[in-house]
Amino acid sequence: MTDYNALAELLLPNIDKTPEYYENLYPARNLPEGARVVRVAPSPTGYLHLGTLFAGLVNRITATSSGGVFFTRIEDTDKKREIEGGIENIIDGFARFGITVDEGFYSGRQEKGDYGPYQQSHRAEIYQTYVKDLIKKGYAYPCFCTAEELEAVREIQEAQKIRTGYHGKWAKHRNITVEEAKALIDEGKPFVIRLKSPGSEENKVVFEDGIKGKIEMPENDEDFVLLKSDGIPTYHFAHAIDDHLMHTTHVMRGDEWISSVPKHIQLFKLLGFKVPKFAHISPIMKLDNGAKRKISKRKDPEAAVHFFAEQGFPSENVIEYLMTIAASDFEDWRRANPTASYKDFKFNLKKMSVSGALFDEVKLLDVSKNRICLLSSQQVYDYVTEWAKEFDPEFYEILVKNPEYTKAVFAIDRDVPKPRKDIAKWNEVKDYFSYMFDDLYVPCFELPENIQKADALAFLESYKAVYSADDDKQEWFNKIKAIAPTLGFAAETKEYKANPDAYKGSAGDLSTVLRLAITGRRNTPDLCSIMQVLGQDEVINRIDTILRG
RNA sequence: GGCCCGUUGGUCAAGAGGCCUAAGACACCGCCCUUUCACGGCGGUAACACGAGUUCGAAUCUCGUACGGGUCACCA
Repeated sequence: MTDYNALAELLLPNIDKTPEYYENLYPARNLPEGARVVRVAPSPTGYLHLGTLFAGLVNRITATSSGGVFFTRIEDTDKKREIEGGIENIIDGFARFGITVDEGFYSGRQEKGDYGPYQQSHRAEIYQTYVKDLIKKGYAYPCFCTAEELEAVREIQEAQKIRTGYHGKWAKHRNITVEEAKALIDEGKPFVIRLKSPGSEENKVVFEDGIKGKIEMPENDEDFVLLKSDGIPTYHFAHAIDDHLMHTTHVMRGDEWISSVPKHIQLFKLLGFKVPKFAHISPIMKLDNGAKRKISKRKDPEAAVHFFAEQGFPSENVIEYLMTIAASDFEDWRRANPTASYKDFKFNLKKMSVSGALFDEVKLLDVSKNRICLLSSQQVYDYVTEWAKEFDPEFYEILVKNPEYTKAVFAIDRDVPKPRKDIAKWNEVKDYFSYMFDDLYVPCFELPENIQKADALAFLESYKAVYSADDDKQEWFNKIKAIAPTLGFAAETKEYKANPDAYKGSAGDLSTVLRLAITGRRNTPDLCSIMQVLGQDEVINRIDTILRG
């Protein structure tokens, strides 16, 4: 009969606290009925990933909707994969997207809250305390197998076509004695601590997933690793301890975790913890050569959230798009509440898609357009200059040269009851308004086929003589209409349509000529406004340039 | 391969046995409005993966097949 207490002392001699100590240190939260305590637990292995942002958003909105708590926890138990600045990348990324944090890391490396530390590498002693307790109870034991030994076992299992893994009779050190363990330790052999799983493949474990519904799986019988040889826990163990001590009520994470739920449930029960509710979020997918696959950090630029910043998507518009994926009833709500903050939306997990949604940039563009058209010219000015300062310094200089002028440009078709929906992201602005800035304007006078160059030039000549920058819209167009008949064009579109053979075209065609002369484009916002902003001199100047050929 | 999960138009999706002759949004096309460019309005193309079963009745329940996804580490 193994002396488990002796084994525990042998393995973790420096641990003198007990689970009770921590239970008392982190008492239950005082929250109203129905409040959900949720978290996002990223590992600092790279930049902020779209999937992580998505998970963060879903958790944040769940906490907000229920009057609960949202916290961040850094899962840095794998030192090999950790990168410099990894924590800041993710935490500051959340902040940039307006995902506020109630507890845990909230900016750079700053953390707050009563249930910390919120970084797993700083919680080693806590995990070890619980592991020691498990060993004493005979639920955990040391394993001295090397990677090579484990690999050899796996090969045998594969050759025999049986389930691979460290379980049942394959669990070599399951019944190791204190003496055997001591001898191996004295030899300097490294070891891990494994769970002595009481489970059986024959039994079923059933749980209700908040998103996917009822799921039934075989019980875990794998003696998986709790503590790695460096004394740091694996994800599974840290998850159980932390979410218990931090009193998480709902574990909402990527659905790649579904298959390990039996392990987690087993751990919670063995440790005497209340099992939290689980909700597994489907990944955002991407179409690759006709095949759907999870969006990948390595292959897809849009997987890195930085991609959106570079393109000039306002971060809240990316969130807006993510909300449409997260909740199937969000768009309806948005139509009814066009100016409300998405945070006021009542989020319901049941409305989340069970299968993974394809990332749709075209839809993102549309969502973003619909939000940007609601902004004032001042807001657009602030956004665009902020973006350009970082990503297009040359354009930035042009924009700030004369702020009032630039704002007047953005006000065209914007500060009106029915604003134009044209800009979806800030990197489109430069090209879209290039003709409004001397430094960017390139004259171009390619007429449509139905207009003769001689007529166009004759029109410009006449128009130049009567044009005034003070004209209001009606006056402005009346002048075009007045010239039309003198050149054989119809003043009214209807007249032309009724009798197309009698005219060369309509006043509308002449507007196109003018637009071309002034902007070099066939498509622009309201021409009259453009000419007013440009000013009399510049307009005459541009017409002259065309007339001179 | 084992174990899970999924499959409604090109995309996101509504849908919980009769209300489905299957909603809405994006994209696309057409028409209307219009001084241009847009906005907007109206309309259109387009889907229940397949096969059995249960039922008076199935997109909805069951089983099977196919396809897609996830997972099987001292990574999270």
